[in-house]
Amino acid sequence: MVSKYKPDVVEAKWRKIWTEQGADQLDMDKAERPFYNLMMFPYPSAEGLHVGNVFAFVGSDIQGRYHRLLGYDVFEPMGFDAFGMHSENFALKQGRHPAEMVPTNVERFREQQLKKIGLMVDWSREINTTVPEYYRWTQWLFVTLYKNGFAYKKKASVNWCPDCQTVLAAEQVIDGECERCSAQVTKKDLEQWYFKTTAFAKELLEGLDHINWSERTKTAQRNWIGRSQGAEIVFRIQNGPDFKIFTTRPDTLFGVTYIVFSPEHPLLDKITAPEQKAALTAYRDKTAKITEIDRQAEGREKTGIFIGAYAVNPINNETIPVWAADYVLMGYGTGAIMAVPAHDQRDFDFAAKFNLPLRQVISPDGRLLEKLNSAYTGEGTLVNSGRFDQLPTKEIASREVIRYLANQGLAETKTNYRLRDWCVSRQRYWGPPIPIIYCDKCGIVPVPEKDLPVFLPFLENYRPNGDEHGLSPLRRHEDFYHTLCPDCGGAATRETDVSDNFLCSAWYFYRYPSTEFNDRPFDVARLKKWLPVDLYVGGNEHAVLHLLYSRWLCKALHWCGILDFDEPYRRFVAHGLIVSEGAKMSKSRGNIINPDAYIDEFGADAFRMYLMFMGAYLEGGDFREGGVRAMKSFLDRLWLAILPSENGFDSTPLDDPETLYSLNSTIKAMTTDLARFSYNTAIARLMELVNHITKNQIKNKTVSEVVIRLLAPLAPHMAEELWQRLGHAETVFRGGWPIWDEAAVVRINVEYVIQISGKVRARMQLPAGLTQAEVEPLVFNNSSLARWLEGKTIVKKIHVPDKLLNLVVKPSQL
RNA sequence: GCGAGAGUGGCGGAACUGGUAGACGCACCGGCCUUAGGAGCCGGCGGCUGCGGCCAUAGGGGUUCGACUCCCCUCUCUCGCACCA
Repeated sequence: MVSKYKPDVVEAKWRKIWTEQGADQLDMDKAERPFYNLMMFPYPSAEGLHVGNVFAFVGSDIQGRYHRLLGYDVFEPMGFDAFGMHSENFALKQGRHPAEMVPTNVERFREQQLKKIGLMVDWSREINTTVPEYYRWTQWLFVTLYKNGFAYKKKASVNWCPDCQTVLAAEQVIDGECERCSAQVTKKDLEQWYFKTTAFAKELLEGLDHINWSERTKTAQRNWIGRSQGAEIVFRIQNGPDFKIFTTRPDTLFGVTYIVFSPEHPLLDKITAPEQKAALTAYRDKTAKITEIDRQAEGREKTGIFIGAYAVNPINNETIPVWAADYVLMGYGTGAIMAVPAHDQRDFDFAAKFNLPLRQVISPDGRLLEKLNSAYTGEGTLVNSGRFDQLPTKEIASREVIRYLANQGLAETKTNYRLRDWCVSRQRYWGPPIPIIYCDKCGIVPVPEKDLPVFLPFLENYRPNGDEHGLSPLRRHEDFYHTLCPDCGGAATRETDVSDNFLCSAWYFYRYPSTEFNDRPFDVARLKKWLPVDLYVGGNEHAVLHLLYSRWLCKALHWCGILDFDEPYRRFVAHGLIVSEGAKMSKSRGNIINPDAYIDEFGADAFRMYLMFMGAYLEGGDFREGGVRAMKSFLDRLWLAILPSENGFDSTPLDDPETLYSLNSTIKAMTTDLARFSYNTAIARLMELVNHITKNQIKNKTVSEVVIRLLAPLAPHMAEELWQRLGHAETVFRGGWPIWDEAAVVRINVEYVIQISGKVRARMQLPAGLTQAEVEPLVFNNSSLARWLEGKTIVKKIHVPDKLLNLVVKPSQL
């Protein structure tokens, strides 16, 4: 009797062999066909590996293994993104210290979970962002960016999470809430470190046109970068200074009936009439207190105050009132707008509320409307616009208006981006200290490279300060805080903020190929050989976080001459999201899937394959309780079908055309499917082949060896075991991906569909490869068609070779 | 509101450049085997039917010999952005 498939035994055996033989390690310098297969490294939460992580990793690992079968030297590294608020917040909740908790979690992730899912990870190159050997280089990057002018410190209105007690970058505020803890984010005026992400706004946007990325990820980045084309126009305060506004509609300049400044705009201090100063201060206080959520929820209801000043419109010298209102944002454009209520809905709403006049200057038909019920934002020609009347909007009229004013130095075309600079300071403990020293004499002094890393000191109490001035826990550590100036040797103090965790993850993939070098962040030769990353698989939730930051960093380092490429990932594939029984997984629903239990019961291979089978990988899937069991029983059947019987394999040559067809068409189809990440259909095809083999009781060594190699990327442990049992001494991953015989993919007999005027009326088994002239007589001899054709005139015949013949009958006879 | 994607049996989902709609699997229903089975094997499985067929891919139009696929309109859902001038 042939033995049964025992996943626990088989998987443990191969885990051991792979480890002992270093099967997944490779010589980084000797690799001939390097393929860098990257997956997003996890943060080692105490809850353990989530089924979503497994889904992501397995989908990536299949590509790695498939490429290895294709003959590539695949580098598939793994690490731990263990600095940051996700780890620190969890430690706080557990009442533990992150320095103690993180190593424990990492150990468990690696040994108990990651190693059990059959990833071909080279563990000799593991990364942990919290160890000094790593964060030393994170700090080096900070210093390098600073020295090249990409890091600066400024006081500005920042996003503040009152629960995490730290500032956040714009990207980390999701619908007005903190990305980590979902608390409502407020604004604070604080001095913070920023990276100049906006310096590469144009490159970040245009680079998207040249990289092979999931379209939805590119779209998300395009939206976030938010390019808009317009002009800056100079207005003047009556008896006061000039100021600029940004507009995308210069063609509506004659329709301006008032001006709005953002409440935070510094010019307001100079131009506000004395009697309105108190009102302005009150309004500023009110708007500063408002949370982002309230500000958005308030959406419809506009607020603002008249500041008692007037401005002059440069196009017609009209005098118009100046207001301050929080629907104008300081961080975009110039922080001031020209309001055209007739043609902008926001201005229309504001004007309606405060009884400000409208003037229509665009008309779809050249006539003026009696009354506008809402802003007209469509196309038309200019009216009420003096010498510009009758010009068509928007391009032509805008161009003419800009040209006219530009001659007087009062306008210029301008492209604005929505993207903001990246605020990287965090008033927290668990991160790499920002390597900056403040000296009274020398000012801001970056820590010299030889003094790196700036060690994160152990703080027994690492809780955030709860300090409204945004002071960090490290400020409480006097020995850390007080230091000497590296330049003059005088007394100085350290920066006590740590940097955003997203800086750690913005460069980790450069480090993997160079982990053995401790005198440099990455080795130039290794970079040259292995980067940019060939394939990156990950979740789309990082579209405007990690994926944007790491693209920016790559461009900055390229600019500095450190990297000779300016896009980090050749290809990025965004996988889908897993739901459970049709609902989003969440703690409150109690429907979180724990991968461990399934792996223990059915084996990692069955679990891997079920995850890949339950839906389209790029769209996500629905985890159903019974699915893993069904996959296990498929593997049981495959095991029996593939192994020889007691009598061994058949010695007769394989010549059954149906079997040859089935075998070769499966290889061909699976090859296409894997390349397209269409794992569910690849598995379906493998099932069809195995069904065919079982049904026809085929015991053929060639067939078995093909099936095993097709199975290998999906179920690596089982494939290794079967391969060995068939007498191979070497790993199946050196067996090569099977190649199909195109001649065998052609069927000998095909089923023809016979249509009468497009309706299926008969099906016929016919030899493949017939011409229309050969098919027709056979079809007309088919008696079952007679009743459909009797007395009818055929006006047209359409023949699709090997597929169908459509006889079109005169329409009047139908 | 802007941008992207999607809507197919009881369910998850197939269908490449227009050419057999429902592959593969789950659930369910029969049958075999069994003391028993949450095991295994065989078969059935979109709806209606006068058993000739007819109707079915969110809804409505259109192009075509032929449409899940292409075009137009409407509806619904998911995701991203959103008082960004």
